[in-house]
Amino acid sequence: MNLKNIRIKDIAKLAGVSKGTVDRVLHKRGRVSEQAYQRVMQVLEEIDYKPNLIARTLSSNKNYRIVALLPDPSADEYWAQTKEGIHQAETEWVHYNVTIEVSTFDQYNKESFKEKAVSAIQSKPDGIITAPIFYNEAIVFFHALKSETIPYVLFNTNIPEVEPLSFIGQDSFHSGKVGAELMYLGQHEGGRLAVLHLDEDIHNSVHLLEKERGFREYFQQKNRLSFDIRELSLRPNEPGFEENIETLLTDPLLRGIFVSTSKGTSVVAELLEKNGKQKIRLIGYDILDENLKYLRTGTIDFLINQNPKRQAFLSISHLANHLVFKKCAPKQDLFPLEVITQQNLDSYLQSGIH
Amino acid sequence: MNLKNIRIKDIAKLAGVSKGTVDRVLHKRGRVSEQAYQRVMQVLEEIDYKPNLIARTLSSNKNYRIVALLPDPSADEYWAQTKEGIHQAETEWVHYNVTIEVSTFDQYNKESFKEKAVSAIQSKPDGIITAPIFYNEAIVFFHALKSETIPYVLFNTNIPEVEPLSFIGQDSFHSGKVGAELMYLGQHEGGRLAVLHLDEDIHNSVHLLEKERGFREYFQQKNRLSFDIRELSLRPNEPGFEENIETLLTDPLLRGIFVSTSKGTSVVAELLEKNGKQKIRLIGYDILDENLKYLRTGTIDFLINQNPKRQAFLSISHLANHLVFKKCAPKQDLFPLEVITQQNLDSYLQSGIH
DNA sequence: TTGAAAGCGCTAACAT
DNA sequence: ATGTTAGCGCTTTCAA
Repeated sequence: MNLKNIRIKDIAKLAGVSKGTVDRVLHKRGRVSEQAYQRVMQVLEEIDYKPNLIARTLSSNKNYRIVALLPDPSADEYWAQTKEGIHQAETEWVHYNVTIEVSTFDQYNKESFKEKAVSAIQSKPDGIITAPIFYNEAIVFFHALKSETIPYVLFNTNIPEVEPLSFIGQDSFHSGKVGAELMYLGQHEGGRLAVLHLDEDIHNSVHLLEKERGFREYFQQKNRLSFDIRELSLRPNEPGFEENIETLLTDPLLRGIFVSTSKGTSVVAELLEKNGKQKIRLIGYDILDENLKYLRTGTIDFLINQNPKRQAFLSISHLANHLVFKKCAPKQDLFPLEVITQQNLDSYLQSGIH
Repeated sequence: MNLKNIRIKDIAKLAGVSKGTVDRVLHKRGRVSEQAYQRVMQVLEEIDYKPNLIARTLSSNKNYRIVALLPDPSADEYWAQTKEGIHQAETEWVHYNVTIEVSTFDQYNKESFKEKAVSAIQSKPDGIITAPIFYNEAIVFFHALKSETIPYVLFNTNIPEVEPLSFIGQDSFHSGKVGAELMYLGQHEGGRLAVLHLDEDIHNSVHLLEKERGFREYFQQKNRLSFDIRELSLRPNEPGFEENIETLLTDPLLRGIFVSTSKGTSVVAELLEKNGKQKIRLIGYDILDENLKYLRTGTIDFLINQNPKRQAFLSISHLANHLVFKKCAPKQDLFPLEVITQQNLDSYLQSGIH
């Protein structure tokens, strides 16, 4: 109360120059004499100037446009949750003149991604967030963004080498280790375990393989070698898909299944129930309606929550903070690896974005 | 872009009055003729006016003072984390002229609480957040706050009947159920289980008893009656405390211990190690340094994360949003019941407040 | 009861 | 290169 914040006006007075000059120094706009520059800098070093961000945003009256490029959420609950997070972020940032355009592509079609990526760039947004599920195509995209100096934030899938402003999501390797830990819990006699990748395009999805690597690493590290770990990569729409899994289930030594994708988890659960094999431990990903059904019946034992909603929410927040307030975003914002069980599920469902 | 937000100026023009009149109507300040009032209201009903909050805070230039009343954090890691959350919130809200005064009391001394509570009220803050660990004293305090119309937010411990602006924290009953679930995991043969309340003043702490109720409920609901559940309430500073617990440990049927407090968890872990009883399952609360030590050695099997930092952070946020932006806070913000294991621990340590 | 006007702190256009 | 000034949208004071 007694010591009010220092304003540009005050700095100007202290340095014996005008507000305009101080502003030019602060924003490195040039057109300032060496002498004036020094005088202002000296004052700035002595005091701790903190610009009033409220005044700045009101005054500058800039609009920021962010494009969010993600898989079509209309038929996919995981990406629908992502979209929710984006909308929630939008309502918070609308006050700061941040608008968000959601652009969606077909998650099974690389061409569709490329197409939307191109138009995203052409619309010259102030920033982009995206889930780069197609590795090769994404690389090209980010290269273009970099040369246009459009900042981009990645979520869900990390591609460190493209040096995004920020990556938001989980560490897939450790995620796999958590899966393994939950698999081992109270089940120590050994046997066979299966890692299932149920996706269209496994080899383009590094993070699924990372989960598997983490899963295996856990058992190796702990020298729990009485477990034999099999890997199976299947496309859920392929003919013979169900038979393939059912063959796996006939193995009397099979103790557990770790599914690396959220949609795949309930597919396997259904087959377990159909074949009366609920006792085989099943661990998968995410709070999707289908998964919850089987978590509640006990066929799914644990879910690891990737929290797509929060991923999207924070992606927008970090980017908007960067644009509006010039705050530097963290290189990575790695989420906790949340374990969902029958008993704590409801507490997750009722809690908002945190 | 083409359709800019409607300003007070625009409303004034549409209604054929001045900005001042519109403002008086919007804020119900009176001093407006019936005629002018009607004209403004009519315009307001037709359009969707959303005040520019940025302009409002810049203009009104109000200062808000929040008092945070909590147990002394200097010798207690749990409350230290709480304080951290408050500071983090402070840096976010300082832009909106929100200042926070932390007032601490002795968590083992009700008089100390009463004293600090009185001076908090006397300082006439714009709002208060507190962890009401002394039930009876808190009731009196909130009654006084209500009559002074000072809004208050509760965290950590809920007292629904005092009707706070908001409660932030966990549902203790379900928290106990999660504890029970983790206790039962892969340990189905039955035996003896102990619920330990290691606190100074158990009967003033409803939420500890709620945890126990949840814990018991789980086993009853599931008809897992082969478990015999004992309850033990002890003060850690009392003579004979260790002996009491060590007697408990000699029971050959003892399968697990559920500790309802965060500090108590590591105390029990130490005794388990000392007596070579690490195989007894131990479940407790919170990511405190001492607890982590034993989680890493495996003596503590699971921790349930109450997230004191986030509790404090959100308490401030909800209250500040209420004061600054007139946003209505949720009656309750119940946190997810996070399960911490050896493998997901690091992911929790490295992630910030979300 | 009403309107006009100053000002919150900062930005940016405009003279000089 | 520098200082002055007119806003951003809202609040609040003051005169009418």
